[in-house]
Amino acid sequence: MHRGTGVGLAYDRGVPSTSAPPPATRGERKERTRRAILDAALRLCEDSSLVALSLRAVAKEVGIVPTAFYRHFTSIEDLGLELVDESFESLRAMLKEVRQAGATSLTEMIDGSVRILVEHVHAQREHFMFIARERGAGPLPVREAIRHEIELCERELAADLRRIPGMDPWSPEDVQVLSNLIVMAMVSTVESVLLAAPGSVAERRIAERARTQLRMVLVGALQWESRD
Amino acid sequence: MHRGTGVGLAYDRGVPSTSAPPPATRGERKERTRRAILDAALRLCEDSSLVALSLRAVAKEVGIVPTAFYRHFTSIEDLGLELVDESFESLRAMLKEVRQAGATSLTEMIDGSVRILVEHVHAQREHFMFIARERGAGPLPVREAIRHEIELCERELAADLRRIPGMDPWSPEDVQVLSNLIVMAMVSTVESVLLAAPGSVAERRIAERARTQLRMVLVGALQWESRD
DNA sequence: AAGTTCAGTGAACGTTCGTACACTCAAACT
DNA sequence: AGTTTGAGTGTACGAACGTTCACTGAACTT
Repeated sequence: MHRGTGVGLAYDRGVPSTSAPPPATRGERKERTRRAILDAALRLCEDSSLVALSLRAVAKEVGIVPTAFYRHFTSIEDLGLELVDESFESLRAMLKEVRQAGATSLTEMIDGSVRILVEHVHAQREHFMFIARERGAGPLPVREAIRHEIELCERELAADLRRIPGMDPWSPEDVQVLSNLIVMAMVSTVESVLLAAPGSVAERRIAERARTQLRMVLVGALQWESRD
Repeated sequence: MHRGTGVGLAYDRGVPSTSAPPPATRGERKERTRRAILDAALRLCEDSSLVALSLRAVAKEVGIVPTAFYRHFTSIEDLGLELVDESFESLRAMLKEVRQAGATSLTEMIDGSVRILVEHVHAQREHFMFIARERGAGPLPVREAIRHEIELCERELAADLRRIPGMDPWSPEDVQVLSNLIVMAMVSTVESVLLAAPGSVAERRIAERARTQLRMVLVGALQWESRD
């Protein structure tokens, strides 16, 4: 029984047109299926890992035949690299938001950053989960892509840190080291938040812990350097 | 062609007895195979992950038939939990060594700790690699076991921190938060060291970075608290 | 010496996997 | 109107998977 268009066909059944517009152009249909594949992979990665994810399982989740997968990606690894790009695109949006928050004090900046971070982990839970998973266990090219992106974040943060009053006397190397520390602390905070139930007390304690740690590092380190 | 004892038989071939003593008792033979399985799994995990590791691949690596695996472990996950125990046993030995180093100053303590850490990552490379991998991507029980062990390390470190002169006025909660920060920084340091070539400049820079970070956190945080 | 135990064997099972191939048929193009 | 294109289909294949089962034979127990 030939049904024609996989994902797309879902829109051809049931109520005629009120629930969702039937995709018109061929490009639209393709993009829709591509998205469905990416979403399905992201969903299936919640409790597995790319390296244990089968092309067939993704296809089944999407509702297409396995071979149709190849129309969009050459392999699971290829799909993974796309998900990395996508995840960090959303993460960059978050960092931009953090920067635009325009805090007047260090405490304000820290509180705002942590708040935005936790919010984004909820909003983009699947993306963060994917990155946290594949960062250490994904296919080598995926791991490298993630490491590269995090390194970029580290450098961007370092540039931001240099603009903080009181950081002027720091050497670029030390700022970079500080940035690395902060990024790693935030990575581990994200991992903790992902484990906690959204809105739970556990989560609030994790956020509070992150704020305290940032204060320890920033306020503390600022004084430490000025002591020398 | 029946060969009898898998791994054990390897010792029955070649030069009679000079290279390795043929295992005598049945318990010895079993233990030897068990070790071989654990080692093989550890080796195969260097570039995969437990969730993508097949019982058959392990058996082949060991040189036994797949079904013989069940004489030692009920599943790959079971094997994984054993590896977690084993890994943290060696890590605990390291922490003990760090504590016994008996440093007189904070700088001395930091330098000694980082040195011992890097040494142990080399000596137990496969174990650390395994933990770093499975920490985020292993089967759920394995992830939980690792998380629990790291939490224990965190608490032990917190107890040690409280003994540092100058930490007396700190609340137990803040010490715990500080400990979490340090442990997470060390976890990420280990991950970096695992990526660097042993003895390379990159590795020395990572060690130097870890020292600087510990100094920032410890010296800095000590002053921060006393300021309030 | 006879009997028991059990780590390791080997064949066989039902699944699932990635991938090759020939196909269809509506949208897009000429 | 006729042709081309290409996303999705259906079948088929060999390989690898976890697990079952009855087995063997050296190490042990009695």
